[in-house]
Amino acid sequence: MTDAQRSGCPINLSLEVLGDKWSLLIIRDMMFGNRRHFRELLTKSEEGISSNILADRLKTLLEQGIITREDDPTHKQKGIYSLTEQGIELLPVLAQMAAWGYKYLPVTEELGIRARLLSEGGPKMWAEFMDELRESHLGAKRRRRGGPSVGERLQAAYESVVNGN
Amino acid sequence: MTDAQRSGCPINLSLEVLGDKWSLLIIRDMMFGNRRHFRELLTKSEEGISSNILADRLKTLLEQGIITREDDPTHKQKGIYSLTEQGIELLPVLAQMAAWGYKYLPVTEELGIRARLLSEGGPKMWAEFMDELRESHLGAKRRRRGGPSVGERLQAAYESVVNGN
DNA sequence: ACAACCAGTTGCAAATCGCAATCAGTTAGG
DNA sequence: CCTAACTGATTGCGATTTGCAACTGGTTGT
Repeated sequence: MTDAQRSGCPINLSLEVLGDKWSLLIIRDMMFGNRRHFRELLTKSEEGISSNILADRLKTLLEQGIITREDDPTHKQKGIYSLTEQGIELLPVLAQMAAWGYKYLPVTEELGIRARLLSEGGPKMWAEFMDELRESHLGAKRRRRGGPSVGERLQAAYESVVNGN
Repeated sequence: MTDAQRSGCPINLSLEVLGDKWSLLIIRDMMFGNRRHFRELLTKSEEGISSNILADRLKTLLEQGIITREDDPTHKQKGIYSLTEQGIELLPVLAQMAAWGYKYLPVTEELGIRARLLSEGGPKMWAEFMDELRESHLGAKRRRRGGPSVGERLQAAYESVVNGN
């Protein structure tokens, strides 16, 4: 990992960290799929990342302070990966990217439903979801709201499509 | 350009098109730097893209419908690259990415000022800027507003920082 | 004891990247 | 005209990154 530093432009610096085909997918799976272990990220993703790439990206994301790793008390070899606040704040980036992809690219119905809901929900829903992530990844206390969480609503919508309404 | 199609997820599909270190920088320069010719994109960027990569990315962006190319009437070899509506709608993605980079990465003051203004301006300012881009890239008529345009304001702020207030 | 599971690592071929040199056509100046 | 500078690229080549498969060393459940 050599720090290139091509320029001090915020977009360029972001791309130097996240500008590849896998890093944001890992973040996506941690956010929306609740994948927290190496094996979950490796096998339960749509795209099929290979283990060496996954190991390399997790290392980079750790170094960049986007995720953290702690030992799983139930298994000496397992690690639990969590998003940091910095990582959680990538949600708006992913949400905008998902909205753009949903609008212009050949998205399948099952995998597009989350993007549609998140786009329709707008920044207010994003903020609510980020609060939920702060609870599950940072252990932060969250002001409870009535009804199902954003995460639950997204998951329910996905399953609804898969099971044919 | 093989169409991989790893999955129909909107985030994945977006990354298959834009997930590299240069594509979004080219879009950035077309949006904020008003670069419209090959040579401008090649030489007037902070990061120094090489000509073969630039040619390849422009080709891909053309194929994807994110930009268009037309002949420059003043020079038989020159082409004018323009953003399509699809390309213009990448602005929110870039804006969120810039805001994140501005907050968490070692951004220089000169190159960060645009990100700060755009972040503070929020979606309303983005929409206004996108309307300006529709005018300059698509030839669309725009409802004129009083005062300087968003593009002018961003440029003025940048120069103000460079010249030491 | 043994099979399944865990987080990675290694080896290697293929693809991509980055740099410099080069190309052929176009334009401006003398 | 003639030439020099400029146009959008293309080519060659070494270095890096990727993708795949096999493998490692350790842990857990039966």
